[in-house]
Amino acid sequence: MATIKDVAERAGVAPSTVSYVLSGSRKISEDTRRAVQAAIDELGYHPRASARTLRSSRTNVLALAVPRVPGEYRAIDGRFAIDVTDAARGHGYDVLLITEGDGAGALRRVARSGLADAAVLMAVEERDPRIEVLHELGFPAALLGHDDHAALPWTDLDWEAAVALAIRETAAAGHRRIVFLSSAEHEIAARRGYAVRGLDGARGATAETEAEVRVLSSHRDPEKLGHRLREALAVRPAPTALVVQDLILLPHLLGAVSSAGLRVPEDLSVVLVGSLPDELGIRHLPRIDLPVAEMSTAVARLAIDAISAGSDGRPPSSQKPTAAPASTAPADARHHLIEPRMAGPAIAPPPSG
Amino acid sequence: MATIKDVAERAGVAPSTVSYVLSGSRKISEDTRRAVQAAIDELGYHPRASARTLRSSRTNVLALAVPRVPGEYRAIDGRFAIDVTDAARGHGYDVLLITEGDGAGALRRVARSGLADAAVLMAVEERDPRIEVLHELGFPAALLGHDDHAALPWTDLDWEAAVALAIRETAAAGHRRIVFLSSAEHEIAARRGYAVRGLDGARGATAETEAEVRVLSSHRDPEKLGHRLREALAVRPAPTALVVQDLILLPHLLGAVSSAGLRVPEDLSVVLVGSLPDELGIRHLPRIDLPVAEMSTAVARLAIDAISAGSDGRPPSSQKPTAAPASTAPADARHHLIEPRMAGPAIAPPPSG
DNA sequence: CGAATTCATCGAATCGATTCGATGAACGAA
DNA sequence: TTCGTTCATCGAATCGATTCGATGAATTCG
Repeated sequence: MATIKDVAERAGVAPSTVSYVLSGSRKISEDTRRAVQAAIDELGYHPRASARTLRSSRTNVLALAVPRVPGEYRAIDGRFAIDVTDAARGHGYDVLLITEGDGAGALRRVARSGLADAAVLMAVEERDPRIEVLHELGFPAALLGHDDHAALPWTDLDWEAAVALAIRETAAAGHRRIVFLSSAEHEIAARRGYAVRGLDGARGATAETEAEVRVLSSHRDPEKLGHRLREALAVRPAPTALVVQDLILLPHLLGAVSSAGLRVPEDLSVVLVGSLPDELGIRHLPRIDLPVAEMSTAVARLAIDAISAGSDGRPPSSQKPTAAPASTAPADARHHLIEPRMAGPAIAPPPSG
Repeated sequence: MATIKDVAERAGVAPSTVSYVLSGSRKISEDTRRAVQAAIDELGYHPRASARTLRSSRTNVLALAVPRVPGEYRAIDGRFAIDVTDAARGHGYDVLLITEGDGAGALRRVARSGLADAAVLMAVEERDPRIEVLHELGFPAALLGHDDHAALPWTDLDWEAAVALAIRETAAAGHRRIVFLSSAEHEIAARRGYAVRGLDGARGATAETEAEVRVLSSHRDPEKLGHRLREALAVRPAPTALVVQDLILLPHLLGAVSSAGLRVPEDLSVVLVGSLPDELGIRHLPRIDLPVAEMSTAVARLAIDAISAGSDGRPPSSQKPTAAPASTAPADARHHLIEPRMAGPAIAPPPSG
């Protein structure tokens, strides 16, 4: 492999000159620049990342901490991983994957060995031990999802607004008896952010609409879920719409609906909140997708901003040059609550029976 | 951050001594070792990866090239990414994610900047431009999936055996009229390995069983697929089993079956070949899963072996100490064709009608 | 024409860990 | 006592790129 010295020799200049040509940080005569460029092309030279890093203590790498619930794998996490990587590349960063069960230990290892400049944490939970490590090491990071305590930049879908929007739109389509299938019981018990906020959204929307909204909590056991659902659909007068936040068992759920003799959307409108693997091929239902690309872009940006923010703890003054100086405190640029949007076909009206 | 020099000072020794304590490559007195270890603990010292890499030109990082079909994301790829990363960690390697559309360019960049020691390529296709780059740079690599031309180590499920096994087992369960839904037309036209080999397997199994096997090619368009399927199920006497290799549209497929008035498995046994996201919750069908963990372990191992193999192009003499010397040539240890296995419930017998 | 500037480029130090030969102390043998 | 080993540790060179003065040539100005 060619080094900067080889290039310098071939071009008949000093290594430092080659470096200046590459970085543009000093003026170089056109002749020299051409000679150096030619030598670079002929030798196929590319600077060694390790040497750069050693000198600058910048790796241009982000560590991406993937959540690991043993024996479980959520397809959406893979999507986030890929989208975050794409976004990071857009800023000149590569991504190192952290999948160890002991995420805290792995983060410590990566941070202390200087393998990355910052971390992106996926699916953060309350009292997440990884956050502790980040603080202890003063390692820059950003979170996908949030809990209100973490003093770190984060981005998240506004689940409260998302569920509220789904219910409002369903009511606006004419439905008067709506069932909201929330997150699973164990998620609510664990007070997961999306679960709690989803319920809040349902409550809020219920208060401001004329429709009657029945809240039903989901269950990880397909049998239990099916049972609850059939029961909820059997009440009379029958509900005409089902807003679903727990999508994991959607195929089972649709199966249960269909075996109850109900056609979608003729007899029952089904509206989804959240995301599923494309493979499910469920593109025919009205829904609020999890804006994976948008969130990934935001979190990559936040993590990278956190690097230059460094010890002063605030993001670098990016675009906005002059905000109103003495006005109210500006929204914290480190928190990106993403606004939900409807996707897919329009919500069908209720059966005119 | 503490450096080896800080540790040395605190312990009252030379930096080289600290290094020897860490590596164990020279004998160190017990007293010195303890003093050094104490200094390391107190300072929370961890060697800088970049300095190590610069000296040794070893990164202990694998580059994982994820396939990118624009606008498409297959959940199974994320699983592979995670499992490969786990396997690599087991050997002391981290994983750098490569997701760029221009996979060849990205690999070139990563290889030439010395960010990784080897690459793992997922979902390799014929005449894959990435392979060209690897050869050009002499960069060690291993492949997930294969095409017969690539002169690189690879691992893959034996799709031919997998489909053959599925059909044989279905026949063994008593079915006499079986429909095999192969890969989608466009995949067969592109001569994708799994598609072609699946068909071969179906042909082979057909020849050696008494059952009548009708081969039906799938289609990426759900409508077309549904049409074909209904047609195939409408022939009389009716087929009693459906072996499916194209799982992408499985929910649609099951929908079509159910809307044809057929219950699974009472009226029609459905047997799957390949893998789906867990979210589908389709654990109730007999199937041959893609052995993701096994393949990931194998490919990580192959890639790492390829590093030490280096320029001589052969894997290091790993476990096997003495093979029969003058016997027939041993199976190429660089190719791991993985044997299929049935999973899930037993295949139901055909309806006794 | 000589002094003052500007300009392009060079040389050397630096980042942090590893590794080889050198060094000196301790010990055994003659 | 003296020479030859052995043993533990030290010092210096090295990996490759960056960056800050230093240097000398070219240019400008009085």
